[in-house]
Amino acid sequence: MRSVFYEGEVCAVARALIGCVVRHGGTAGVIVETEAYHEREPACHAYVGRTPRTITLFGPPGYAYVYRSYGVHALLNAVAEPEGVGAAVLIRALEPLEGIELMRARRGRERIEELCSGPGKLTQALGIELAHNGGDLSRGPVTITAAGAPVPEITVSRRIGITRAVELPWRYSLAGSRFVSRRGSSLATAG
DNA sequence: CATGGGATTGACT
DNA sequence: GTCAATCCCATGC
Repeated sequence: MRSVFYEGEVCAVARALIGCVVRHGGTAGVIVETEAYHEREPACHAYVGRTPRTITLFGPPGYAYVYRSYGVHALLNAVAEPEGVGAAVLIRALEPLEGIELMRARRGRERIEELCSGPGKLTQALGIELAHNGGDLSRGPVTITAAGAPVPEITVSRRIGITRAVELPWRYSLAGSRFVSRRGSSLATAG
């Protein structure tokens, strides 16, 4: 995918990523849930400005921002908006597509709905780690490629698990998918 | 250098 | 519904 795709407004990128395919280490899945984060709102790591942690967010779009959450999980984001603007799309859930047995082994779970239905789950299933921070998503090892399917119906809701800017409706999910994470508040259908 | 807080998950009540 | 695990890093002294 050409990085120009990621240069647009981060919410548009978050919406457009639904249906795209994430690949790594013999596994792949279709994105069914994303969230947008932007430097102008306090839930975004880039809100504090450029630090060693956030420098990737201010870099060119189309690169991976991977960080450790709660000391336990690695979370995958796609950097968006032009270089110099801190913004990214959190990849929150996938529908497993390839390498499902490998995902089961990595996750220690059998049910296909439990393999990638959360931001920490999908990185474990795909073997994505902090070392992938800063990687080019068009070249790998972690890649995101465009969807072949028509534009999907998307549900919009508020972001999950944050304590600031909780009112922003910046969470996008594939309508009706059974592979989205289930920890959020009720979904409000839109666009 | 010490401290505090998570863009979560899974086990348990 | 409640809660601990666990570590990176931003902040403050």
